[in-house]
Amino acid sequence: MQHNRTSIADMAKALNLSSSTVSRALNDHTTISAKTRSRVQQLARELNYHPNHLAASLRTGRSNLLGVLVPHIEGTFFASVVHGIETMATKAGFKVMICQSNEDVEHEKRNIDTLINAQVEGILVSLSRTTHDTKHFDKVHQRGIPLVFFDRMLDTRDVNAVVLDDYQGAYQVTTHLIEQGCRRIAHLAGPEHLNIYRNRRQGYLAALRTYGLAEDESLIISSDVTLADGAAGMTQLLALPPAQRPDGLFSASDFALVGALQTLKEHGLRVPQDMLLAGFSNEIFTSFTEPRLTSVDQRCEELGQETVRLFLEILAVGTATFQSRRIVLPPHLLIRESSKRG
Amino acid sequence: MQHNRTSIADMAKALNLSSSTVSRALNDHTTISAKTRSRVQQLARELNYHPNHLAASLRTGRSNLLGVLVPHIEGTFFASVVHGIETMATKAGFKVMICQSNEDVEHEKRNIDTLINAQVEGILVSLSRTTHDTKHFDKVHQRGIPLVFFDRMLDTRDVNAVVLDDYQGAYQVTTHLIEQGCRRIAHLAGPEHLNIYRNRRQGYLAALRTYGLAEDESLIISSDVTLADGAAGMTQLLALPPAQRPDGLFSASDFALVGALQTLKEHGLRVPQDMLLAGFSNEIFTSFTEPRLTSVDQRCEELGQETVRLFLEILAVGTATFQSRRIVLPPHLLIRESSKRG
DNA sequence: CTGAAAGCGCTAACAT
DNA sequence: ATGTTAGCGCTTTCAG
Repeated sequence: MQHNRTSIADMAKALNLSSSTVSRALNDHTTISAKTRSRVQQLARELNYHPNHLAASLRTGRSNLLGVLVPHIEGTFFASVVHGIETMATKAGFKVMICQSNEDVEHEKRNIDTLINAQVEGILVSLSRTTHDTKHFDKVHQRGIPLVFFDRMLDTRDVNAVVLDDYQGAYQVTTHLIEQGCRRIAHLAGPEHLNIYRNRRQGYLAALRTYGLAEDESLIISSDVTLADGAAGMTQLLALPPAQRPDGLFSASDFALVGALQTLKEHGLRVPQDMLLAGFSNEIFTSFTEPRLTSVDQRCEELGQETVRLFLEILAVGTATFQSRRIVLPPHLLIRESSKRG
Repeated sequence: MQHNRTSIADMAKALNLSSSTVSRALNDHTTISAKTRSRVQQLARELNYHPNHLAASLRTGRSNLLGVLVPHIEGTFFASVVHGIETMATKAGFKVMICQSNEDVEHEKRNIDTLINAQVEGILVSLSRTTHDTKHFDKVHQRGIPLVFFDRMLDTRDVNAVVLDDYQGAYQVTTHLIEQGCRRIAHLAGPEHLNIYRNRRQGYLAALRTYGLAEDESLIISSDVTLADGAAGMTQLLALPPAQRPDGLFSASDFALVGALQTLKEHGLRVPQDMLLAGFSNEIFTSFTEPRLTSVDQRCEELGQETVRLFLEILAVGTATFQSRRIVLPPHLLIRESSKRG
């Protein structure tokens, strides 16, 4: 079978016109007569013409490509953010190239190169868990490519970012537990070097201070906050002398919280009667467990949309003159049975 | 700031070489002296040179781009499949462009155009729920672009596809319920026009026949198998006269199954004592509910990897001569508490 | 081993 | 309103 890949030149020849005229007709230029335009567009349809964006991009210097770099797209959070990004980007005429770092800095570095080589007009990134510095993003700056971080970032000056107010979220949820009567609230904390986990921990500590509750190191357990980590954390907490046991738990991740819940049940303890629980992220399954789990919603779609919006602003202004900006979205506390006393 | 975007021509000038030599040196051609090669690569590093893939693609006719079109990437299934695709594609030197149809044919059509225009070298598709015919894929064929369907497809002749053996999965799970003592097994079925749901239904019916159980239309409820649909379906089942009520339920979706479970509990019924439950997809939350839910694992990652592998085969052979193939992966039944009698 | 020259498909000055 | 020409950055004959 002869593969039918019509070019502008082909159509120009067929219609006895010049390439420029055909190009203009296809792009609805005003300076083209209605008759020529319709003739061209008619033929394009007949021949099933598809423009070669590669060629157009090379010529115009505009690829209409937007690079997105996430740790992974499994799980609710990033999948939803990416969905928000995709929606907004498409609306603005951009195609999205998605790369996953698999939580590995080396992967992340390679992905950055891939995106640069693909001539993306902007890069939206959420850092991998193993990223401790961001030197590999310098070349993005050097090339004048708009760079926007979302959710996971390092606290460098002068970066564009869209983040959830993790501090506020943690503060609210901890306050809620205190108001429900908890006096010894444990915390399953995530890796310190990531802003989101550090902020959640700070918010938790701040709420304790506000209510005059003592901070207790034995109640703060750091891990990668997976389901297994949550289970292990709870085991550790239950091993404390009875007087030191927590009466409430705030987990920096819903996954870890489920692990903790399962361990509690295995020990014959009940929620919320024996311990109040609250998590973070509002994963879909927080409504599927028993009891349903209180959590903090991260407004994933909005986060994605705001990230694209910020990118578009930078693109319009130009990286050289754009004043770096950080957008902080307020979180939504969702109270469910796991944290309601009585 | 002057943006530093070095080209091959720039480097050629700097080193007093021709563009061709520089190009060859960068691509490790054998016909280049070791000295020149290292000089070039050295300079490239210093100047932070990044090749323009758009230009290379235009010249070579090879974009190294692979298009992926899924209904959405939220939820475990597609996110995992895409992850599998990404891993395998990257290994083969392809970048992945992901588009979401949002379960809308019109969107799907537009996405196909976008991918063709982007000059992708292949398209991997899982159909939207609202796709009833595949005429819009004809142009993909016409242009000789390898096309592979995965999971959701229509039963047309002569298509390349990688699917899970939904029939077998449904047959196994239904058989399991029967062996656990169920005699009246209900089925929450999905939209008939999609192969996966039709096959699950057929597998269910086949198992009933094998064991001489009568098919009962009142026990088969069709819907879009969302959580809400599952709840509604269970409400409908519980409204049946006691003698006609099911003692087991096989849902074509885990989400619908959770809806059904919640409704059962609201009615004061227990699982597995009052009804056995089993679902499909092995969503992460099937291990988080109480009881944990029996489900059929779809081997998402493998599915993604196989899809890419098939694409690579077609690419190697050429679409013109490639004999269409369908790859069917056997499913894994995961038995959990929700379907264990006693 | 290296260079000269052409061209992938498109668009945008600059003509007319 | 249309045509002419040049060139985006790269690769690849073909010729030395």
